[in-house]
Amino acid sequence: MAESMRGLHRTHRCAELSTVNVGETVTIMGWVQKNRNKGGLVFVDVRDRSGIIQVVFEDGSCDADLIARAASLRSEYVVAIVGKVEKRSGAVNQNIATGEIEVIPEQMRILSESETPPFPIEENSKTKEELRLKYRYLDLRRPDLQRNLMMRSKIATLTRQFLAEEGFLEIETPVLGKTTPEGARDYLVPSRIHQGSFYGLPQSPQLYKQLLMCSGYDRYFQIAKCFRDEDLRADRQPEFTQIDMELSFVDEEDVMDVNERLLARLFKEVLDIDVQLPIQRMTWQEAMDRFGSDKPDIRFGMELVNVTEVVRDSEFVVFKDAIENGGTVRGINAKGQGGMPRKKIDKLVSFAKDFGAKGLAYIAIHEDGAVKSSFAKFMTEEETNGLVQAMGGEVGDLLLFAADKNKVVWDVLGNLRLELARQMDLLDKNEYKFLWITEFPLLEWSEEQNRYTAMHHPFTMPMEEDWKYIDTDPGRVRAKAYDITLNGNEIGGGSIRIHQNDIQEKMFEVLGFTKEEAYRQFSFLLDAFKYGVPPHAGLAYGLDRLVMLMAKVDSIRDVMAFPKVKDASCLMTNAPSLADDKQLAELGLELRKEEKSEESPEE
RNA sequence: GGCCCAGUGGCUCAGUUGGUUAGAGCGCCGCCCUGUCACGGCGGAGGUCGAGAGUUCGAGUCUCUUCUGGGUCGCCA
Repeated sequence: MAESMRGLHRTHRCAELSTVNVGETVTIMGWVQKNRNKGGLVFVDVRDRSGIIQVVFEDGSCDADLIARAASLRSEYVVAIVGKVEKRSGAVNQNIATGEIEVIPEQMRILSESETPPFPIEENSKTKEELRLKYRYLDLRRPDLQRNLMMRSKIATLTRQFLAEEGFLEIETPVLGKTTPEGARDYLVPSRIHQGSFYGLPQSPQLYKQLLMCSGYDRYFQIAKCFRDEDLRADRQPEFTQIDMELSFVDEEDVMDVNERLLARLFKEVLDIDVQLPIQRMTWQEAMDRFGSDKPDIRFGMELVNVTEVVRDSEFVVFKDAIENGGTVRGINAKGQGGMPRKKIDKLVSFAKDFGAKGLAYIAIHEDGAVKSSFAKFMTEEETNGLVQAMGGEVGDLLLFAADKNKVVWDVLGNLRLELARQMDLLDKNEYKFLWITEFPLLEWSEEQNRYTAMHHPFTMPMEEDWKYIDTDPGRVRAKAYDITLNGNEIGGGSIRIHQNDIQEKMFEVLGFTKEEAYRQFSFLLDAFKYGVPPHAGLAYGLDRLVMLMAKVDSIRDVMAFPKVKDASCLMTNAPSLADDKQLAELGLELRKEEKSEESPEE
């Protein structure tokens, strides 16, 4: 039977107690982690978000009834204990923070009983995620998740403090907004009052924050919920959180500077890691050429080498075709992997094919000096030797080559490089390598839409020196955009924004918008630009990804309280759910017949 | 939408070439135990092997379909 906590006040969290408190009478409240009954001598571990403390029920210090009630405690009962902190008379437990002390109880109340939980509440759970997410409220009791969410809270608090010190204002922007056609699919919310019309949930507060700059707030930030109706991944959820900021009267240097200092503060305060400033910078072109990625992991080398010139005269048809079609041949050197068994190499080949490669050529240099190549018979010995030399190939190395259009070659080798690093165990989660990527292309050709699309977004400022190519060679125009990457993850991105109406209108034109369409979608922004708009720029972090990396976990689900599963549903609440007919009627909505629930009788 | 992986007591897993009554550890229940902390000892309960169909004398095991979850490609300005 649950008892009242009336008259009791918690004085400490369990693991806040230490030898300093010895002799004090304290009141703790928490969950029963473990009950060890030695037969009259009962040890109870009590847990709260701070950790664990041992409570000892012993004949002599406790009456028989109290000991009997302690013996009846089961896992996850919620108890309140008033007792005296003492140094342990028995052995010290080195494994827990409170291992030198224990609480000798004077009274205990059972505040809530518990059924046996469906899985153990313990660190490093091996329980399937499916079950953990169904009982997320129990999963969240586990110490590792509690640590992650506490770290997340600390990061948010430090961010607010830092940005406030830097003169930023925290301003909220609407969640019910206008749906926008560019970019990710929007979540739509039907309007009851305007039947047939829909709000769009924001993919980011982009336009609002630019308008705040127009309004003179000069430095804005927000820890903002964002929504994208796209498929999920380990690092992608349909709703996620950005640390979003925008600044007026600044250039790239100003934005990068304040953000470098923010990151340095976070890593120092949270992980006690000193981030060396300034953070290294690399242009997009260099990143692609050296790493085949616009978010290179620079914790290890294995850089791409362009060997197009070395093999230009080769008769190997794969290389020849690629070069004739305007592509390149590039390779990576997997040091010490020359002895890789054929089966494993075949797996790498099929891995490469997943990223669009038609194949993967390789040269393995065995320990005895023998060179085994998948394409040696199409090459002269000099050509093969030249290739090995160009790659810095030594005994024991495995050289892998891709030949295709640049985009494919980069994608294949960039991903292969990461896969090999995983296999070779080169990725240390305790090492943090930041890198700015700059000078992104402004536009990207979309085969699907048969037009250019904005690589970043349509409000990104082009680089002045490239603007002259906007009509003749739009793909050549670079943008004043920058991403901040960490260990091969994009953790944030931003740009200088267009603040001139003529450039903005030209951008829409290049993107295939008519002036009318542009005004229909973005009239508020284009109109605002008529009334005096400051030069401005900004940046937004994916908070979930940042916390994921700082917490050294592999999924953003482990740093979010209530994440959704792969099909964007919630296993705990069963959202999304069907709307009833009354709700639909109020919204003026009707489902297509074939999509109605299966209970409806067939005609 | 494509590809790959997984699903066996509450949890994590094993289960050989298709062959008797499907096992283990942890947890749970009962009894015992005064310094445990991965407590210990003895005993016990608990399974339509995700679901459906098929092949077979016989299916946890083979085939097909399907459901659930994970990873990934497409997608994600």
